[in-house]
Amino acid sequence: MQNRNVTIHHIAARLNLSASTVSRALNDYYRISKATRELVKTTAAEMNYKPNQLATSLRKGKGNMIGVIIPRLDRHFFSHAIAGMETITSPTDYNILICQTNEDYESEKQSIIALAKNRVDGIIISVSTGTKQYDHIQSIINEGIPVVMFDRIAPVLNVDKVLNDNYTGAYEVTTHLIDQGYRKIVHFSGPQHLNVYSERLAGYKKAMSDNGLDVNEEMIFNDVLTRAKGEEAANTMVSSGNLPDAIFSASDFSALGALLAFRQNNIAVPNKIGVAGYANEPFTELTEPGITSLEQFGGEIGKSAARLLIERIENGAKDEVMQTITFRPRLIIRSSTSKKGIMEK
Amino acid sequence: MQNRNVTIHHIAARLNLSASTVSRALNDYYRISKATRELVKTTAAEMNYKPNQLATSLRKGKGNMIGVIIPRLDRHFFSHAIAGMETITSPTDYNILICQTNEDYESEKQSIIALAKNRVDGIIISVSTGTKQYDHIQSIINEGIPVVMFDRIAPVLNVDKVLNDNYTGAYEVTTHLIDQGYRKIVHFSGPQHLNVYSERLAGYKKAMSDNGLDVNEEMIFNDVLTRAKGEEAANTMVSSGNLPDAIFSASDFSALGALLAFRQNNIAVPNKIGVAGYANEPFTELTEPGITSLEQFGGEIGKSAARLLIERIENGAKDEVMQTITFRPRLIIRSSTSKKGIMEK
DNA sequence: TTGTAGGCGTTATCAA
DNA sequence: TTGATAACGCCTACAA
Repeated sequence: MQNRNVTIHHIAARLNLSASTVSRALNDYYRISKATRELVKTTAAEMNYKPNQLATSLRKGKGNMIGVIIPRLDRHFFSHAIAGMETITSPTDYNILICQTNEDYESEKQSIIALAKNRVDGIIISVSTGTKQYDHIQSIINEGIPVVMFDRIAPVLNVDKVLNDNYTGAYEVTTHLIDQGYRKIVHFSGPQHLNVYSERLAGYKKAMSDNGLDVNEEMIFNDVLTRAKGEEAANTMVSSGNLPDAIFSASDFSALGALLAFRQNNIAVPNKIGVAGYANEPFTELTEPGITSLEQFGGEIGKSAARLLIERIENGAKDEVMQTITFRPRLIIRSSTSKKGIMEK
Repeated sequence: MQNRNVTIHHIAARLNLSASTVSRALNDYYRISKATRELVKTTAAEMNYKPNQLATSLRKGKGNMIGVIIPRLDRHFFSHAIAGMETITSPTDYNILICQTNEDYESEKQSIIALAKNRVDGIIISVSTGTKQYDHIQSIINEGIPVVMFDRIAPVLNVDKVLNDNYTGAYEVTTHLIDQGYRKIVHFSGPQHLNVYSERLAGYKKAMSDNGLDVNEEMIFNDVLTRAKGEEAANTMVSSGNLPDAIFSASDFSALGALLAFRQNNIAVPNKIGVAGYANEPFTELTEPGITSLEQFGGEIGKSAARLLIERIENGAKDEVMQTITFRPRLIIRSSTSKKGIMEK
């Protein structure tokens, strides 16, 4: 254990220079003799000097830190979004501070406070299921901290946004189901205060009505997003003897649950019933049959969010006009809906 | 946009107090009048004061920040490890700064430097595949920053460690394969400089020799960890006509690749050939047949790592004796190895 | 080209 | 119980 704290003063003392000269040399300040600069730099390296980012940030009023708040790390979409953000930030001086809320509002609120205390330069957020009000987010916006929302957003907030086109995705998959000959198609949905679920529901309804198919309330299952809930819902259908032609689930997990339940009850997918999910979780490709789903390009969305935020941080809110970037998901057709025998290759 | 920067001085001015009194009131310093304390606190809340963590950290020489460096976020084991760490830190004042290396040594080095600059109080790390030397880690240890390694560790470093018992896990699954009647069992392995792969290889070899079975070099496949590599290896076996009885892969992904390749070639798993993986990725349960694997309890390992680190941060390195905590993985037997018909329930 | 001085927001020490 | 002062490490006018 040698030197937890080498400062510019130590370097200055060693070289009989002032701390400011050292600082300038290290930061390639424009008027400094080449000799001094090199001397300082090699000495700093020798002494294993590491600038104290805390002090720099305090002094500059800017920490080169971006806070990211997401519901869960272990989701295909979110983990790829983070990877995307990192590809943007890693060539820069920005670091990313990740907070996971586990879908809990209180945790989300605490994360925001923690990020604010740490004086992050900006925040990228996708809200949790438990979040039904946005005061905590509005509050940091009011403090002048740039915010970019992605995927699960709050329409009322005036911030930059990066979205998935859930409406179109849902419309496409529903249309696909209809094309395959399914008529009575039910929908597994989630909390309607989250845009992603209300938009998917709307896209589903529109596709149905555009094709002259009725949708009644009994065809819409709320809060069926997990594997367990999907299984439960499917089992209920089976035991009631009232099977629909197909299920379009807003979640791959509940689609999986339903698929497994049908398999256990010897109900053939896709021939007897079709099953489609959303988000293209890795497992959708591996089940038997594979589950039709929508790929959301998390990586691209993460990149866009990071770019927007950095732009906003560096150019200030000069430009009060906020942007919304929307990505169109891609329908991935697999066997679980291929009644006509159009199989995935 | 109101007040990006309310400081204790603003509060002090408003109340005709000194900044130190405000500071003491906010921090529940023991000798302060109840009246002032309450007054200060309500005023601070009114003014939407948020302590500047940067300043506090600089002053205290401690940032309440823990750095976590992992190869990838999108792995079952690592995402659960992080969730485990968060359950430990979230009731405390510690925040977690996550860095993903994407298995790249340079990125790992940069992450460590960034964390050091940000004066994290300690670092939890699992090294990347690309890491073959540990100077960068030794260097921060030398600076007195507590380090805890987990899963993929460097045996030479004198730090606290939290491990998976890869040797026993590999021994158990190999023994299981032998019990099922498989004799010629090959092994898909990874870079031997990573403890996890060399230990799994060792456990495999020991189980084989304990059962009087030979292992020659041709039975050990190096660098077969991805789905693509697994498929490739399996296809080579098929086309050469030289099939083993079973494959024990150190990675679920290459096990998956092999499984799919066999399926495509109409080679029956588990009857013609058995397949087992490692890490119990979610998909192992969902393939047809399900893939036998080893669950590693990432959550518990993350918790232990976080506990050890916080302990070390707060009690200093007073106690120079380092701990190693080892978790025994659990063998999850699924259909891909159940030749005898002992199916998963 | 380099040095001096002051301050970023906080807390700890000393004095009142 | 409270206030004045200095310092954490760095950067940046201003001065030399």
